[in-house]
Formats: sequence, structure tokens, C-alpha cells
Amino acid sequence: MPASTSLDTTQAARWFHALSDETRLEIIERLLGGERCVCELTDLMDAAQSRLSFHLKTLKDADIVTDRREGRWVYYTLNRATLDEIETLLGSLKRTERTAARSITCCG
Amino acid sequence: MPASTSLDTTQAARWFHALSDETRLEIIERLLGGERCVCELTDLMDAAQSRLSFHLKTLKDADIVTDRREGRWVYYTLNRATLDEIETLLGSLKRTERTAARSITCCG
DNA sequence: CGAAGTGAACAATAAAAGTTGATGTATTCG
DNA sequence: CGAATACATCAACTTTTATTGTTCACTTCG
Repeated sequence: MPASTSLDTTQAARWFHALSDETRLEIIERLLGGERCVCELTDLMDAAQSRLSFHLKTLKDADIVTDRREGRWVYYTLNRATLDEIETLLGSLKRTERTAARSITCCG
Repeated sequence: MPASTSLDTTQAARWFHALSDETRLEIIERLLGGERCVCELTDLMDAAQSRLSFHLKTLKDADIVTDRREGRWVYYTLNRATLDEIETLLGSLKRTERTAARSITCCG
């Protein structure tokens, strides 16, 4: 049986890591209004292009955004399905387990 | 006015960072069943005490757990209120903005 | 009081992650 | 074709995080 409980901590850590950076959260904010190409984000955020590219890749690897090429532009969009999954996961971090947790009466 | 939109990205990044580590997620899982003292966690997770202490501090700094001393033990508990806040925040990362996002017609 | 247990804090090190500037690749346009 | 634009990728470097072993403080108990 798996080491511990039901949560996929590896996947969860990946997702939360992708969300754990201010620049990336700002990107996400910009994408709330709809898809954006990199150059728009570069303008809006006044950030170096290579820096944004780095963070966009991080978000993409975590499946939080998707990209689409159109001519010489690449448009990024929020992947709300993944955000839904993360929200669900967060929910499961709150649920009270009814299993026999209190059997271990600590160290005494 | 603030740089961008309504989201407190600093706070959000702090929270997500606290959740972005497998060890910390495992700790949270163990706490789902109720409060635990450090020595229980050390046993359950087969991890060095100083390592757990480090991660517990990270979680505590992010307000995701609270601690309580009782005799020589320190008990940690999930702070579900914070988890609720994070869930709400995640929700706001999904909402569709109705503001004039499309005014910028990109670089063309 | 002194020994033992519990856990925080510290220092040294290792490993990730982020930034910057430069280079490379695809696409469009003259 | 050649120049320009959009973006990814890379290498060098800096900053953050995580791990490990050790030490320190507090509490209990003989």
C-alpha cells in the first residue's frame, strides 16, 4: 500500500510550487481577463522577456496555463480545469479524517 | 492605486509556498486526524526532528498550523480558517474578469 | 538538584529556483 | 532573400530553501 494516505503529495507540491511565486501570480491575474501573448505581458508587467518566458514555462509545466501559437505570437490562457482540481485538492486538505488518529497516545 | 488588481500576491505566494513541499503536505495529512505532538510526527514520518521542526515553523509562519504547549510536548493543529482563506483565494484565481482586458490588441 | 526527554534554533552544506544577458529559431514582411 | 519581430533556451550568477548534525532551553521526574 502507498506510504501514507490518499493525497498525491507530489502532484500537489508541483501545483503549489507553481503558484508560490509573485511574478507567476501576477501573470495569472493578467490572464484572468483572457488570453495574452507574451509581448503583452512583457509590456503590462514591465519584466524582461526571458524572465516571463521562464515563469510561463513553469506555469505551463504545471498545467496551469496552456499556450497557442498564432503567427509569430504565442498566446497563453489560464487552464481553469487545473485550477478546479487544485481547489478540490485544497478541500481535501481540510476534511476531517474519521479514522483512528487518536490511537497513538503520544510519547507518554 | 496599487500596482495591479485586487489579489494580495505577497500573501498568496507565502501561502502557496508553505504548501509547495511534500514533507509539509505530509505533515498536513497527519494533522487531518487531529492534533499531534512533534514526537508523534517524528515517529509517523520517520524524519529527523530538526527537519520536522523546520517545516512546522514554515507552516506556522504561514498560519496554516497553530501550536500549543502542554508540559513538555508541543501539539500542532491544522488551522482550517487559513485553509478556507486559501481556498477562497484560489477561487478568485479562476473568476473571469469582466474588465476591459481585450482593449490591448497585442503587438500588431 | 541532576538526568532524561521534547523540541526550537543555529551553523554548515547542499540543492533548487530565479534573474540577467546573450544566442538561437520560427515567422512575417519588405 | 534579408531584416525585423516574437519568443524560447542557454549559461553564468545570485538568492532561497532544505537537510543534517549540534547545541541550547524548558519541563518533568527520580
